[in-house]
Formats: sequence, structure tokens, C-alpha cells
Amino acid sequence: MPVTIRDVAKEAGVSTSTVSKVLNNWSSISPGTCDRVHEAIKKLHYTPNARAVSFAKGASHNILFLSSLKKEEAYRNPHMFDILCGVRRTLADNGYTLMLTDLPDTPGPQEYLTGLIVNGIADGILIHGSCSFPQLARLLTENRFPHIHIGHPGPGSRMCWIDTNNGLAGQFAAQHMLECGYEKVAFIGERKTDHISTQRLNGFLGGMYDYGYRIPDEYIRYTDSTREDACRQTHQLLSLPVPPRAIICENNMLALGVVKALREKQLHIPDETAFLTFDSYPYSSIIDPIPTVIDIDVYDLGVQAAEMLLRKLKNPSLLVQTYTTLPVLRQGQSTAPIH
Amino acid sequence: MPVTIRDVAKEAGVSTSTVSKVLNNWSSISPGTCDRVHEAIKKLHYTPNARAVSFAKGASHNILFLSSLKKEEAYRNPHMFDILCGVRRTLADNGYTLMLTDLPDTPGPQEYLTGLIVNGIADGILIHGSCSFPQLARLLTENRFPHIHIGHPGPGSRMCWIDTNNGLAGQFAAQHMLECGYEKVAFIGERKTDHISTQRLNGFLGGMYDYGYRIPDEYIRYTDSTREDACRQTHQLLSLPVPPRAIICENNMLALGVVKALREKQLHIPDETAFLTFDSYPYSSIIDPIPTVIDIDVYDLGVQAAEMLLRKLKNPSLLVQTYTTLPVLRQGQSTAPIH
DNA sequence: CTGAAAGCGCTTACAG
DNA sequence: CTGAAAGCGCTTACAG
Repeated sequence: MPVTIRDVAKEAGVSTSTVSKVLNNWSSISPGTCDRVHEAIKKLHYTPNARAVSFAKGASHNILFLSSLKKEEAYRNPHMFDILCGVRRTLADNGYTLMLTDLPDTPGPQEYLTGLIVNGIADGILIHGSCSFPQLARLLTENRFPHIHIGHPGPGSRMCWIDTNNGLAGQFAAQHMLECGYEKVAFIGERKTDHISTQRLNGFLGGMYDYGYRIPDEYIRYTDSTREDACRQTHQLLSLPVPPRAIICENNMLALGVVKALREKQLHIPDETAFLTFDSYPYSSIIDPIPTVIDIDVYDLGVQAAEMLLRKLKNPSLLVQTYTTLPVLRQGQSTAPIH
Repeated sequence: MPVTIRDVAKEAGVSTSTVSKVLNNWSSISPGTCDRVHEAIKKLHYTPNARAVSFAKGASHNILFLSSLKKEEAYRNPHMFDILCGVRRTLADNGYTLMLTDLPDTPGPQEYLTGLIVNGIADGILIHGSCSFPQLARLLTENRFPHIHIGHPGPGSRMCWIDTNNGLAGQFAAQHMLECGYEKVAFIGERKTDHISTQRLNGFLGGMYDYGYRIPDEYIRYTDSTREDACRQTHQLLSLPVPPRAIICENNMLALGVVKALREKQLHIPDETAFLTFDSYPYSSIIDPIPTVIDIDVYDLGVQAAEMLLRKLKNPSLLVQTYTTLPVLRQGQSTAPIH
């Protein structure tokens, strides 16, 4: 019932090989033949059967995106879906489709993933860090399956990966604070074990150090990641013999607590005490005053991950291990130059 | 290089047809043969080529999910991705893959979508309301392509659709308020033109009416959907000769404004004025006090949409047009029974 | 219960 | 520049 390449060949008065060549832009086809085939295609509303094409070509032109897709994941981790959208954009622009999957807990993630790799449903895979597991690197490299791991996979991994540059984001924060004229800057982070928080803190300390400033230990605070704790820690900072002139909050939730404390102390923001936070999500739009933010474009992270993977498809030996996606400063009203 | 059905057949000493039948659980195969084939499969680590299977069977066992996937969509509309996760769960449980796509703006969405439908890359499609366009219904029904539209497609549509029951959510709100003993209940909604807000409002009014209460016009407020406007409208409500005992906020942002106004008036929540909001996302976790919420499980909406579609695949004539996914009340501290 | 054979709709050396 | 033919790896009537 559906129109095939044979119908087109008959209509155009050529062989199916020729139609196929026209479809695949072979240079050997004469302009006249090319036109006739295209007319026949248009006349018959022919669309190549995607299943047959990928079967005959031995390639799916499809990419797997592996990530955690649990209930309410979208609220806990919207960044991942922003990455996904960036991936999808790049793939679509390059004629690739995107298939979304997660790891089952029952039959063992390894077997499942190996099946997906071996059965040829996709030409490559993007793995979000939320879905990593110990044997993943071995599985991918042994099968020589083109992949990019989104997020640093830990030291010494042979996987290909890309990640955002959180250390640089910390440096940007330091630089902005110094440009405003704030020299006494405190940092309120998450738990001491949190990776991203640590990277940002180290970037910040390094950035300050580069300009000749050393941050005293009592200016560095760890929290249990709640508003209340951030508020409490801020009060402690403000009670120091030499309180900070500005505070860096590692995330939006902490910023809410910092603002609360500053209000309670009736300190003017930013004239008396300034602050800055990372990420504009999820609360920056409702924090008053509008916070200055060091933001990371994770959509772009997705775009770049997909580009890397497509490059690897053409050149499988390519080793990609890179920090990418630069942070961006969004000036708000919570910092301002001292004059 | 990769192991095929022929290798398995040779190893097991049977024909490829027999291997295929074992793979597809044909009942005619003798237990002994079946075992030998399975052993060969295990020994050779055979995995069927997914591309070949779908080509030979003439079905992809793949479902398209069509939705808006623009940059920062994940922050603006995380609900959609929660739906997506529900869809993915159901499809995976039933042996289907999920392909994610959006509509391009350049070559015309119709041509693009028709191409996807005709080229056989998927057996059916789920369309999120964010991606609807005028000729969509005609396109799908003319091609007889199995589909479910997530979200009401407007009156008189011949499409299959499912949606959340926002009217019922409004009724639940009314019922809860009355159960607490609040009779004078106001409603702060979005713009008058907002569909969801209107449905919830109508459900609320109907629910109150069913119990014999009629809400006066001045208790119904429309806003520009900002905190500030919600705060302003709340002040106006509180200045009425007979102020409301409780307020229903159509979304979290409005609830923030309402709380601000109640604080400014130094009214105790819920002893003097109670409130309730719809959706626990995005701010309910940071609203103080913890709000009572009428929540809708949109992950479940995805689950149900996928189930409907799979049912339609087996029975193409099935017409699905239904409100589903019941609202759930989550008791917080912003309402409490009067004693 | 099993197998030989045709076929799914394309692509791609190869020959001319 | 074009076409006949083999093949991609399965499935499925059909015959036995």
C-alpha cells in the first residue's frame, strides 16, 4: 500500500538503484535524471521507509540518551532536561533522532545496556551522570561503543566525558566580588562532601588568591543545604569581629537563607552587605533583591555533548575529556561597585 | 562480525526459521529444540539486530513523544518532563522505545510531522499540548496514525486525548475548605483567559454551589500572575466589609503573594485566615507555613497516556477522549479545621 | 514439529 | 552516467 522506491523508479522510468542514488545525492547522476526522479517523488508523495534505510545502511542515525527518569525527577533535576533539549536540538540539526532511556533496577543495568549497545538500535550514547554505574566505563570501551559521559566520571576513567566548569564559575565569582571592591568575602556552601560545591569553593579561593587575597577559614561555611542553616551561618558570619562585606551562596536555597539573615540584621543589600549566588534556578526569580548570579548554560552543555558524540561517530578514536560550557555572570541588585 | 541468527542456527543444528520461532515464542516448538536454541544463544551471546527485526516485522515498537523542547523549557514547564518520564516507564514496561522530538519552525511543522508518520519510524505518537497546531487533528486522522493528545485539544476535535481533571481539582479545593469549616472562601486566579485557572475556578464554584454556598463576585480575583498583584488583591479582599476566611490560590506564585499580604496584615495562618494552593511545584517547599496543596500527579498522566496509546495500537478504532488523573489533597499547615 | 524459500525496502559494489 | 543483482538479518506463509 505505501509507495516504495520501486513505484518511484517505474514512474520516473529509471531503475531503483538510480532512485536510491538520487536520494543519497550521488554525484554521478545526470541533472536530467535527477529532476525526473524528484518529480516522481513529489508526484507520488514518496517518503523513504526509515526502517528499511537504517537496516540496509547498517546504521540507525539514532542516539540514545541515558539518564534517570524517575517520578518527579523533572522537579528535582530540571537541569538534566535542559541538557536533553540541547542534545535534541543538535541531533535534529544533523539528521539524527534521539531515544530516551533509563536503567532498569531489576534485570541488572549492565545486561540491559549491553543489549541496547549490541542490538544496533543506536549509533552512540550520551550518558548523564545521574545514571552512571561502576562497570559502565569498561562496558563502553570493551564494546567500542561511541559515547560521551555528561559530567566528570571520576579520576582515571577511560570514558569520554564533558562537564561544566564549576571551578571557573568560582573564579568568576571571586573576580566579580573584587571588581565590585569587596575584599572580605565569605562562602556558604553545601555539605563538605558535595562535589559541585567543593569545585566552586576551590575556584573561588583560587581566584581570590590570584589577586593576592587569602580567605580566612571562618569565612568558609558548610551547611546541610537548608535555608535555616544558611540563615544561621550568616548570623554567625555577621557576628565575627570582622564580618564579611559580601557572601557567596553556593545555591539558590542558601541564598534565601542569607537574605533572611541580612533582613533580620537590617543590613542593606548591597550597600552594607552584598551577596551573589550560583545558578538562576529555581528561586532566583523570587529572591528580593534580584540576585547577581553566576549561571551555567546547561542547554549548551547538551549541545556540545551531542556535537562531540557526532564527531566521535566519524572518528571513533577521538578521546574527549574536557571541561566546557563557560559560566556567565548575570548582574543583579545584590552586588554593586563600591564608590 | 556480529553474531546473527544463522550462527545460532548452525550452533544449535536447526534452521534459522526455527531460531526465529524460538525467539518469538511460537508454541509449536518442541521443548528440546527450544532448549538447544537457547543454549546456543547464550553460548554465542546472541542479541537480535533490532533494525532487522523492525524491518522484517514492519513495526518499529517505537513511540514518538512530540513536545516543545526549547531552551529552558525544563524550567518553565517541568510538568511536561514528568509526564514524559511516566510515558517512558510504561513504554519500557511494554517493550517499546521512546523517541523524543519537537516541531521545527522553518520547513513547516506539517511537512515534518507527516514525514515522521509516513516513514514508519514509530508506531504511534503522543503529542503534548505545548506542541499542538491547527491542522494537527486532520493530519493524524487522515493518516490514521495512532495518537494521544495530552491535554484537551479544544472543543469538537476528532483527536484522541486525555487530560487532567482541573475542574475536579477545584471541587476538591471547595470540599476541603468546607470540611475545615470555612464558608467564606475567595479565589485568586491567573488572567481571566487562562484555561487551567478557569477550570479550577469553575470546579471550585460548582463544588461550593453543590453544598449550597454561592461565592460573591468580589471574592473572585484575577491577576497578572505576579506575586505583587496577588499581594495587592489579597489586601483588597481583606479590606472588604466581609473579608474571606480562606483563600484559594491558583498557583504557587500567587500563594507567595497571598502569604506576604497576610503577614503584612499580621493575620495568623490558618487561625485567622487560611489558604490553599494548587500544585506543589515550584515553590510549595519554601512557602512558610507549608501550604495545603491540591496536587495533580502528572507522571501518572504520562503513564495513562502511554497505556491508552498502546491499547489503541491493538485496537485502532478505539476513541479515547477522557479526563483522567485524579487530584490529590496534601494537607499542610495553611488550613485546619475550625473547632 | 521443522525447514526451504520468499520477502520486507532499501543500498552498494560491480559491470557496462 | 545507469542498471542488474546480491545482500542487509530477520519473519512468515507454506509445504512436509
